[in-house]
Amino acid sequence: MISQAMEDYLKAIYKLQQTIKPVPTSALAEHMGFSPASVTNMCKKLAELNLLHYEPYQGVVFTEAGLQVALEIIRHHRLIELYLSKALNVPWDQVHAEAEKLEHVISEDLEDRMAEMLGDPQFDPHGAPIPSRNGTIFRPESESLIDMKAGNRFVVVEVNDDDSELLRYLGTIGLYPGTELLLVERAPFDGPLTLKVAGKQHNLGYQAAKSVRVAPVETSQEPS
Amino acid sequence: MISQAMEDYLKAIYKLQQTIKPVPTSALAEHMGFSPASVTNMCKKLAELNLLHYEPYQGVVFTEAGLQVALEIIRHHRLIELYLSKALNVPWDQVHAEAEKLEHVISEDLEDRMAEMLGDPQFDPHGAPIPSRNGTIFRPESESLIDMKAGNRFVVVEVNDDDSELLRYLGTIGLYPGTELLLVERAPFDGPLTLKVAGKQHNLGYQAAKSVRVAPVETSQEPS
DNA sequence: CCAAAGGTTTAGGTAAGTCTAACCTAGAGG
DNA sequence: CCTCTAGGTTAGACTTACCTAAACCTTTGG
Repeated sequence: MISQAMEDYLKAIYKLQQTIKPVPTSALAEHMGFSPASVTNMCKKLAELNLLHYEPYQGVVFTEAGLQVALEIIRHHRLIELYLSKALNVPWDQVHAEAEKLEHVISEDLEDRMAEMLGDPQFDPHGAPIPSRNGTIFRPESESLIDMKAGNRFVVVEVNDDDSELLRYLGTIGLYPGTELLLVERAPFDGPLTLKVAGKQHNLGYQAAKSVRVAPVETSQEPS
Repeated sequence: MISQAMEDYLKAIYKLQQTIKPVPTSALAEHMGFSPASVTNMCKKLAELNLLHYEPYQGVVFTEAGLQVALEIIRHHRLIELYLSKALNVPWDQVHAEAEKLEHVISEDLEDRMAEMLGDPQFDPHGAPIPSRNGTIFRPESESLIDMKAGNRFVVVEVNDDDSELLRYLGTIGLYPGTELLLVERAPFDGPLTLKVAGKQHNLGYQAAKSVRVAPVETSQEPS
């Protein structure tokens, strides 16, 4: 009933609707690399199945059912990523590609077993939150490193999982979720950022910095 | 290049060619539940790809390349079965269905990691041999329980993995690969067989007995 | 109120895998 | 050795699932 292509659309819609609601079909088309016509087509199908509310010229919004399906797939994806990383030592820059394929064929039973084995984890290896079995998800506050001011300390909360080259680089400088960093300085305009991680300085390109989400570190821990 | 459907054909051909060579297209059609026309069609495609030698009206035989592909898929399938069984405690009557889906999407890298984690195992949970990475396979001598005479002792070598109801029953009576049994008696014609397993007697239907492959137990261990 | 940006419709294409129905072939029995 | 039939093949068409290009329609903002 729900094809793999449909699942990919729902995942993309989930991602986009965190920024824009309703999601314009053009944004979807761009994100997925399909023509706008294809996207309109598929959106109508998904609306038929009551997974989306589709208003011509306005874009799409999830129905409750659609949101649940999307979260289920995302749960698959992120649990698989974490499982591969922890149980089979797959490097964190490879788990995304593997999970892309596995998420569509894994059974709920298998997923439950993996979740149990991992102790019902909250986050995947890139810091993205794993939706719970009943479809709730909690995303911690974070901001893109690109918007931060030099001279402050941050913790890495989450990084983009789909650029494996970037992940490999971040790995070499030790920039994982939970890692602390100091934003030393920012070159003007779209220039690179200079970071200090574990005592060593590194440069991070402007584009790369967009993919790193951080939270400010509390330097003093006095409560109010 | 090689689609999932093709992989399924190659698997089926591998199974059948253990009994008949060359494999008649009609046998394949019956085994897979497709029309003879569809099978002829696909066999021609696979021959195009140099995976099969196809002689019209005679049937198909693997090329070396085709055999390697078939063994690779079978290795995927059986390693996955064993992995699910050992690492995630999936019951042995369910692993086949899961493996059917996963075998088509798993990467070589992941497979290697699973194999390593399992210590390069020789057999899957049903006793079927796992082809080695370089495509060699060793199947121990065994005969179907259906052909054995009453009054003798046997070890279970292998059982069919695709009948999950049967597997569940065999599980309840403790009949796994490696288990010893005594064939107490056989009802005439196509009647059930009476077995003694771990001191308890059980009946096994005629059809079920076909799926159980055994080897005779050496009662005396004096060498010649 | 109108233009252009954005979105939709229509019509059409491709690819993979399947089937039906008509036809051919091999080989066994008369 | 010929013929009949079971088995196998061919041709053609269908389905499903997805995609596109190009023409057309709508919305929105100046």
